Parts: sequence; structure tokens; C-alpha cells
Amino acid sequence: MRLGWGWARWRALRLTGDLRVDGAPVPVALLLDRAFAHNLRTRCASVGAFGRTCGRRGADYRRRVPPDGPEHTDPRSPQGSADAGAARAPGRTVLHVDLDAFYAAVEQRDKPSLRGKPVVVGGTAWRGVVATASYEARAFGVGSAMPTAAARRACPWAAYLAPRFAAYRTASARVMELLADLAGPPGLLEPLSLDEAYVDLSGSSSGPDDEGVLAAVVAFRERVRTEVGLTASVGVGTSKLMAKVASDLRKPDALLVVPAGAERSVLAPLGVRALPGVGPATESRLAGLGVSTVGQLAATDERELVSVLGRAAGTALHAAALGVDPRPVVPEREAKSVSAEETFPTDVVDRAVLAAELHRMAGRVAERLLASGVRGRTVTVKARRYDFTALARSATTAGGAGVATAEEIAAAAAPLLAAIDATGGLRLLGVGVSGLVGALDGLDDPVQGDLLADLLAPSTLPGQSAGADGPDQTDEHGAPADAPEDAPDDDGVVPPASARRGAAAVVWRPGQDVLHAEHGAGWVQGSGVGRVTVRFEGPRTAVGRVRTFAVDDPALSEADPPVW
DNA sequence: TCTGGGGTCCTTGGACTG
DNA sequence: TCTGCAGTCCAAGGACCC
Repeated sequence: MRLGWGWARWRALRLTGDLRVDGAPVPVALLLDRAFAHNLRTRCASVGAFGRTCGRRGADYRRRVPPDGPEHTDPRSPQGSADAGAARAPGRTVLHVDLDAFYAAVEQRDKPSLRGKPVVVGGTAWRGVVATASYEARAFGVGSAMPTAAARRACPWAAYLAPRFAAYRTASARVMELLADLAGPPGLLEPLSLDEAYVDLSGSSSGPDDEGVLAAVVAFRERVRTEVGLTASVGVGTSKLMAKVASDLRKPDALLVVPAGAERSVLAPLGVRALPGVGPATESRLAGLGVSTVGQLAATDERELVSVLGRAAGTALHAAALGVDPRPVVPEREAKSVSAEETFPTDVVDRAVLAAELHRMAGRVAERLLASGVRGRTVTVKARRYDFTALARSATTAGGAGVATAEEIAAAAAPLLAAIDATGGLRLLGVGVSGLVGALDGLDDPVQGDLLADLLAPSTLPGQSAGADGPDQTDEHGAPADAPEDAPDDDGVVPPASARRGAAAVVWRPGQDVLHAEHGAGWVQGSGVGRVTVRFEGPRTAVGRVRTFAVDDPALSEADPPVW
């Protein structure tokens, strides 16, 4: 790694130049804050060796890159991004944030005795896999999706823990709040999971290596460290693809910037698995074409890729290999399906037992559908046989009503289960609902009466209603979570911070319909009588719906006092 | 050796419809 | 009335992600 470096004014060690990846020079800007720079010096003999500390993924990545590396045509100077940044046109600035070994890191944070020791979070039953392994455990070859039994053989002295999702959700929510602060009014925030998110800062920057952006990201990482007690890897680039690749490239606890114009030269030496969407099957097919690196993929005729991978994957992968990814950062994404499934401790043959399990899981699905205010048109029963073969049977309900209750789901699923051959036993059974339609869909404004009345009811006011079913409202120390800084809502209106968070139990009664959202968080926003936005959030963040209604009711306009 | 749970998206092929 | 065709919907399965 040939680098120039210096302490930037935001208290970070800034390294710029060519990162040599198995012989191929890759221009990058790498920002290390003080704490990580210290770790780097103490853990590694040289900067060039620090990939060694990154665990299994780093080792896999190196194996996939051929020793001679692909052709490299980067015209940039070793001085790197800053010079180049001044010469190019403004482009998108996208961040990918990934909390390092998230579940295990939360456990180590909350249980000091586990710090510095191998920790494995996942299924602790005989049939289970690893959800997350701490980096100390990864050093022994334990990785995600590995069977728990295999992990125990590889690292028997690790602490094996069952997941504590409530703690993870609390930590994730706090990090997302910090990210929302980072994004600011012009930025877009797209959570992907509890531990990952994209942020689009295009509106506030001139490019990925804009100094203002980098200072803000360094400050964000410091807040994650001090306020949440976790570390985050951040990639910054001109697209989701480049941001994601950058954050994966040097985790954990690193900030890697790919300047505009450097996309192809950064991607070219990487193995094809570095591209999101390339798994074992696609990697194998590409190997059949003699393609093992992204550079080779970029040089492959797109028609050949389409013939092997299909139209969508072929064209998308070819574009990705060229560093092209136009996907926008989308702040609001509605879930498209809700499902529940379970692997039995031992294979089940008894039809009555299977039916009872199916009904129980239908109840779990129904709870989440109701909490999110949606119904589903298609019911799918999924099974895995004793020999691990998987199959699914689905049916779409006639008419537009769909299903939502446990009884409706179970009734639709029963004939699908009956069509499944359970001879020899099933090891897994699941039921899901897709083709979701919101209970609020198709209704015209204005909404009268009960909706707003319920929103204004004391039990729904933020800070007054955190019931047992509400979301976690405390930080990791049990103290009340801070409200985020005031920020304009959709209409540019700034409601009081104290009114923006709450565990609202929203009940809506337009006509005969009743929508309960008390199983999730009802996040109430508003700018006064006349407009109310309700964000329904289910038990999983993936299930969320937002609707805005104009409220046209003279009686309500006299509500005393308006909440905000 | 053993392989979770909850998702998304895509492809393929058949049925249906105009 | 029959056939061909294109478009759409649906079912099933595969691949991938975290």
C-alpha cells in the first residue's frame, strides 16, 4: 500500500494513494479515526497487513483475486482522491453503513466479560446456524450461516448465545437516528436491516470525497462509538454499489472512500463475489466462462452474460462490473410479504401436528399483518423435507378481500399443506402471505373523525403511552432515548421534537373497518390540524406504511389544544 | 458435517384473455 | 368457430441477501 497521509482537521488520519490489492493498484482515500489508527498500529506490523486482521472474508477475497491481477488502467496520481475530485463534475454521494459483527458486538458491549473473546450469536439448539460471530471467533473460522455444531467444533471455547432482538433493535434505532442526523434535510436514508443502511448525500456534497461529507461521516462514526458503544464500517461512493463494495472492502471499523472516476479501477481486481447479487451459483456459472474477477466480467460480452445468467442478472451484473448502478436510495419501502417458518427439533410426519404448527405460525403472521394494517392475497406454504429438498405451494385468494386473520390464513393454507408429500417427515414448515394490500389503500381523503381523535388522545401522545407493546424507548443504559434534533417533515414543517416519537396505539375506524397498530410503533407526525401523517411500523422494520390524510372536520379544527 | 429465519427478485412454464 | 399471437397472471423454484 503506497500512501500519502496526514491528520485531517476532523481528527482523522487520512490516507490517500494506491491500495495495492494483490499487485493491482487501487486509488482510494482511507480515513481512520484516532482510535482505529491506534488499533492499527498495535495490531499490525504494517498498514499493508491489516487486511489480515479482517477475518475470513478478507482471506476469501484474496483467494479469488488472481495473483497477476487484471489489467489496470487507472490514470490517477498516487496523490489520490483530492486532486481528482477537483477535476470532475459533481456526482452522487452515497454512503453504505454496516455495523461490524452487529449482534455479537452488542453482546460484548452489554457483557464486559465477553469483550475480546470469541462470541457466537445464533441458534443454540442442535439444529441451528450462526447468525453473527465476533471477529475473535472469526479468527477460528467461525462465520455466519455456519451450522452451530460445526462452529462448536471449530471454536468450542466461544460463548454461544441466543439472540436478544430487543437489544439489537434498540441499538439499531439509535444508530439510525444518528444516521438521520447525518443525512440531514436534503439527504435520504434507506435502512436495509438492523445493521445496514444507505444514505444519499448528493444534495449536500460535490462528490464522495467532499471534505464536508467526510468530516460528517467521521463525526458520525465517533458518535456511534461513544453513544452506542459499537463500531461501524462506512463506504462512500458515487452509487449504492460503490458504497457497498467500499464498506465491505476493509471492514471492520474502517471508512473507505471511492472517488468519482475511480470506480472501475477499484472494482477490476476484485473477485466477482464482491458484487452484491453474486453468490455461489452465479460465481460457478461465471467460472464456466473463465470469469473470476470483476475486471474480466466487465470485459465479457453482455450478450454472453445474458445467455448464461438470464436477462435481468446478465445486464445488471455487466453494468455493475463497469461501476454503473443507477438505483436510487429509497427512504420508504413497504414489505411485500410476511411469513413465519420453523425448523422442528426432529422431523414431523404426523399430519395433525403439522396442521397445528401451521395454525400457530398463521397466528404469528396475522399479528404482524394486523399491526401493519395490511391484508394479503396470496398464501404460500413452504416445507423442507427430511432430505432437505424444499418445496412451496401457493394459492391466490379469489376476490379482492385477501386474508389477514389467523383463521383466514390457516384456512387458505390447509389445502396447500395437504398437497405436500410429508412421507419421511418434514424438518421445516412455514406459511407466508404476499400480494399485500393496505387496509388504508383505496380510501379517499379527507378522513373524518375517529382517526384524528385517536391520534390526539392522551394515550397516543409521545412520552405518555409507552406500553408493554410499544417500541423500545430507552437507550442501552435504560435511560430515555433522546429525541432526534428537529428536522423538517415531508412538507418542510418542523414539529416539536417532543411530539415526534411515541409508542402510539393507533386505532382507526373508517366505517366498519378497524385497524389496530398497537403491536408496532405508531410514529405520529403532524403540522397541526389539517394534516396528519401516521407511520405504521410493524414488529420488523421492513413492515412499514405511511399515509398522509387531509383532515377536513370543523369540529377537529377546534381541538383544544392542538398537539402541535 | 449439517445446513435458521425472514425477506426480495428473477426465471420458467402454463393458463387465460382479447 | 378455430387458430395464432401477445400480454398478463399465477405457481413453483432458484438464487441471493442479512
